[in-house]
Amino acid sequence: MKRKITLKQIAKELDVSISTVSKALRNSNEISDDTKEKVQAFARLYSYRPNNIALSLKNRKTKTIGVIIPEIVHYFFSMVIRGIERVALDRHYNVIVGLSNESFDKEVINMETLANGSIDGFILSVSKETLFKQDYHHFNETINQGMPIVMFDRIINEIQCDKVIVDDIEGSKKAVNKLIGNGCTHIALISTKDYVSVGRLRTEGYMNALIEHQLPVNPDLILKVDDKLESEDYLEELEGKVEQLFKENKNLDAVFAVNELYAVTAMKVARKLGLSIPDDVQVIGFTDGVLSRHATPTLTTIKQHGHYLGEQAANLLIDRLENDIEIDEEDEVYQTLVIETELIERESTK
Amino acid sequence: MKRKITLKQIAKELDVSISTVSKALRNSNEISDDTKEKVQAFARLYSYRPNNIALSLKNRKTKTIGVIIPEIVHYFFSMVIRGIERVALDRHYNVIVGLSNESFDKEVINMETLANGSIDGFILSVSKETLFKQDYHHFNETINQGMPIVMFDRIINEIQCDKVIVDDIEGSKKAVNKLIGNGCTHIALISTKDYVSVGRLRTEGYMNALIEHQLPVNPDLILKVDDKLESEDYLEELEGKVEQLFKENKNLDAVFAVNELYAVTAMKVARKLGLSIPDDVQVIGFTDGVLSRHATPTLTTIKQHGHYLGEQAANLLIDRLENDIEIDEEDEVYQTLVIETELIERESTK
DNA sequence: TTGTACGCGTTATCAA
DNA sequence: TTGATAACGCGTACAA
Repeated sequence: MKRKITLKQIAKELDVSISTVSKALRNSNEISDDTKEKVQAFARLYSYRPNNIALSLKNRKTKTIGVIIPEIVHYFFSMVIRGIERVALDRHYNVIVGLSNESFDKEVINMETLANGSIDGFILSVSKETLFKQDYHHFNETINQGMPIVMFDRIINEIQCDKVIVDDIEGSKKAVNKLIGNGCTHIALISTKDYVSVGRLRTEGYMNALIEHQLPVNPDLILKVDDKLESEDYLEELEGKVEQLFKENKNLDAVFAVNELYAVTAMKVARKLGLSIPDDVQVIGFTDGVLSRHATPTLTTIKQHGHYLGEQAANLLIDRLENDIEIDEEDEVYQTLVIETELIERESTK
Repeated sequence: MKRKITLKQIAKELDVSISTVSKALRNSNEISDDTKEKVQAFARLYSYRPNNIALSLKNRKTKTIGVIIPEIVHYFFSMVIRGIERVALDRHYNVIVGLSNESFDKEVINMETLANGSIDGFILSVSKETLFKQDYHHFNETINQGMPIVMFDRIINEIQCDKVIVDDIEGSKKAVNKLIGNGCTHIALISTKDYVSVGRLRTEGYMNALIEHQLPVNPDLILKVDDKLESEDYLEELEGKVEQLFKENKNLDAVFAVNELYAVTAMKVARKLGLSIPDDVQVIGFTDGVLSRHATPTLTTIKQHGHYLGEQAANLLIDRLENDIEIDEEDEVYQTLVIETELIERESTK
C-alpha cells in the first residue's frame, strides 16, 4: 500500500527542495529542463496529485458547493441536484449534499457545519418547517459572513440573495387555461397549505386563470391538504379528502393538482367513482416526474425543468464566487431567475 | 459584513497569544479562569467556529464521505443516500455526492478529484459502463492508497473491500415463489442484460425458484432488455418488446420484472391486450418505489430497504475509518453485508 | 499561567 | 537555476 505521496516526499527522494518540486510540476521556466524532467517523471510514476485540503487552506477557497434540500427522494429535487452536479463537474467544483428533511433544526445544523470552511457557497431550498416558523437567522448569518447563498424553488423574498424559481403562477395558469380551453368550467384545485410558498403561488395562478376567463372561484372546489410526511395513513387520509371533494361537487369536470401525488390520487379516486378520464374529468398535475409518465392514464403535467434550474443555480453561485471583486458594500445586486414551465400534454386531458 | 473570525484575530484583539486562545476555547486548565472567561465571551460574541479545512489538514482526516452513484433520479439510490446522510449526520461526517451518470469516465474523474484529500473514504455503486468494460483500476488504486471503499448493490466481487448488497437472489425467489404459490405456472421474467450484476442475480433467483418447484425454465418467457438511458424512444421500444412477449406466449400467467419500470410497463401492456390484473396475469416488481405504490393496480414488489442499506454502508465505512489500527498488511478482513428483502403484497397479485 | 515553535501540504516571494 | 521562508488556521509539546 503506497500512501498518497506529497511534495515533501518527492523532494526528499530526489534530493531537491520542496519548492523546486512544486515549480517543476507546474512547469515553471525557473527550473532547468533536466530537473523538470526528473521530477515530473517521478511524480507521474507515483501518480502525485496535489492535496485538495492544503490547496483549500492556502487559497481560502474550497471549490465546493454546499447544497441543502428538504428531501432527496423526490423527482424535482433530484433533478435539480443532477443539474447542479453537471455544472459543478464542468466548472471543477464539488458538491456536498445536506438534507434538511423538512426540519428547521437539521437545516441549521447542516448549514453551520458546512459554513465553517467546508464550502464556498450554498444552493438551497428552504424546509417547510423553516417556512412555517419564519425564522431566517441562519440565512442572514451565513450571508453576513460573506458566504453567498442561492435559493431555489422554496425561497424567502426578504432574504438578500440570488434566487432561481419556477414560474409557478404562470405554470398554473397554463394548466388551468388548458382545462378551460378544453371546455371545463368546474375546475377543482388540490393544493398544500399556504405557508408552502409554491402551493400558495400555484393557487394564485389557478385563481388568476379563472378570473381572467370570468369563471367563478368556488371555494368548495379548492382543497388544501396538510402536507405531512408521506405515510400509509397519510395516503388514505388524502384519498378520503379527495373523494369527499368529488362527492360534494358532482359537477366537477377537471382537477388541477399542485404535485404529482395529488394528481395521481385524483385520478385514482375518479376511477373508483366510475368517472372516466379524460371524458368525465380531466386532470393536470405539477411536476413532470416518473409518476406522471407512467400513471394510467398518463398524466398531463406542468414540467418545471428542474435539471435546467439546477444548472442555472450553480452557474449563478459560481459566477458570484469567481467574480470576487468584493463589492462588499450594501449595493450588492442580486438576481432572481425565473425558469419557464412547459405544459406536457398526455392522456389525462383532451 | 463580519468575515469569519480566526484564532489569530481573537488573539490580536485580546492581546494574548494564539495558543492561549486555542487552549482557552478548549477549556484547558492550563489557562486562568479569567482569561478563559474573557476569550470565551469574545469568541461567543463573534460566534467563532474552528475552520474545518485547517482541522482536516492538521488531523489528516476530513470527516467527509464521498458517495458515487450512477444516477440520483432513482428511488433506490436516493433512499440509499438518505440512509448514508442520516448516519453521517449522527456521526459527524459530511457527504460529498458524485454522479457517474452510468459513465466510466465520469466515475473515474469523480473519484480522482475526491480522492486527493477531499474525503476519507468512498461509498459507491458501480456504473454500468464500468461493469461492462470490466476496468477496475480506479478502485484498486484508491484502495492501494489506503482509502477505504464500501461498495453497495452493484459491486465487483474481485475487489477487496467492504460490500453491502441486497439479497437479490433470495428476493427474486420470494417473488417467484409467491407467484408459484398463487398457482402461476408460466411466469415470464423481464430483466436487463447480464453484465448488470443485479439483473443477473435476479435472473438466477427466478430460475432457482422455478427449478426448486420442478417447473420448466422456458427461454421464450425470458426477456432481457438493453438497459439504455431512459428516453421516449426507449419506452416505446420497451413496450413493443413486452407486447411481443405477451403475444408470443398466450399461456403467460405472471410476470416478474427486475425493476419498477419494467413491471409497470408489463401491467400497461397487459391492460392494453385486454388482460386483467391480477386475474389473468399477476405481476411482481423489484424495488418498492413511488411508481409501485401509485400504479394502477398497485404493484406487489420486493422491497430492498435502501435506506437501511445506506445506513449500514455508512456505518461500515466510518467504523473502518475510526478503527484506524492500521492492519496495513494483506490480512485485512472485509465484510459483505447482505440486506434482506421483503415481499410487499399489493393489488397486482392475488 | 502564558507563549513559542512546529507541522499538516501547498504556493508565492524573495534570496542565493 | 535552485532553495529558504512565510503564510493559510489549527492544536499541541515544550519552554518560559
